[in-house]
Amino acid sequence: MRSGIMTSMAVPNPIVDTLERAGQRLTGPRRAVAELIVAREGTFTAADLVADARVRRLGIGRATVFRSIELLAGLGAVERVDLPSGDHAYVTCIPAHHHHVICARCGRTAEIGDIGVGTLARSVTRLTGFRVDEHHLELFGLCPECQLAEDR
Amino acid sequence: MRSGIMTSMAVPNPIVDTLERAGQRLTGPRRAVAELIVAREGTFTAADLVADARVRRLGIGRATVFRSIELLAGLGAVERVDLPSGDHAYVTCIPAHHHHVICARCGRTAEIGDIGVGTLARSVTRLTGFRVDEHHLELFGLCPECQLAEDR
DNA sequence: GTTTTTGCAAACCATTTGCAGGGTC
DNA sequence: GACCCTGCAAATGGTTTGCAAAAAC
Repeated sequence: MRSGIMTSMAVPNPIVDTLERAGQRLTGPRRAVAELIVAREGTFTAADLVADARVRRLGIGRATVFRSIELLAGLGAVERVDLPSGDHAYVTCIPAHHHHVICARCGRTAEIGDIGVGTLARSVTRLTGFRVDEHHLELFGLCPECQLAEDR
Repeated sequence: MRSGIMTSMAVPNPIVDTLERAGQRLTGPRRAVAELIVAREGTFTAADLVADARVRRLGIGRATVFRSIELLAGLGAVERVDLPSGDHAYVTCIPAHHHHVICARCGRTAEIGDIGVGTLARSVTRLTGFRVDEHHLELFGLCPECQLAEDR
């Protein structure tokens, strides 16, 4: 795959779009990080991106990768998830209320809309008296492909 | 060695029970950590316990605190939760399938049984084809007390 | 008595920060 | 041209590890 670093106007990059829409500066390094993220399917860690950048010899420093991820997380373009392993990873996502299912084998993810967690939160309030303001739901399992692979 | 300090055989400690049941060695430091955990209401971090131990002048090292927490997490006596702040904290819990609501203000928690996340997982499978094996649900909000405090 | 656990300190590793130079708007 | 962003390297802070002494079974 080519990435030509950042000349591909042809390939639409939703993350770059998010940056533009938010009025953030579209710098070379940010575009590059955006490309790296889009090039990855599934979850990725900061270290993954640093490694990717290194392999492709983009001269991007660790700090910039971390700062870009932070920026994107703030904009809701990526979301931090805590893997069962304890690692911090990120997933790209459309900025809307939703959740992810994460494949424990390949890291691929699927987005799912608000599947009734709100209702669930309401019943928690009824049961405990706690007011629920926020929630994190992460589902882990196997994607269809990896289920097949497992059966072999 | 036995930590003096908290010799209360009278106070039943569910965490100590868990250790015994699991056939783990009941060492002084482990008991002490168990006591510290029980003494805390709500979430706590490894650093909290280290500080507590220090204040009470139990001669317990950082490493031991981390190792004990790890052990207890493996046994399901405590569970790791990732706070919205990004910190890693732990909550004590009864080893059964359940979730927690965490007060964002005081850290107090309430346990809740399986409130239909299973059903929810099933519908995710239907929608995405992912097999769901595991899930993390954390709810954050305000406990009854802190709601009152806020209104003031 | 054998095996496991502990405390200490050093090692690690991921993430953050200070700062001078360079890029973006 | 002003201000923001970047890279580098050093600092940070949480967590882990190696090892000899001590405790548990």
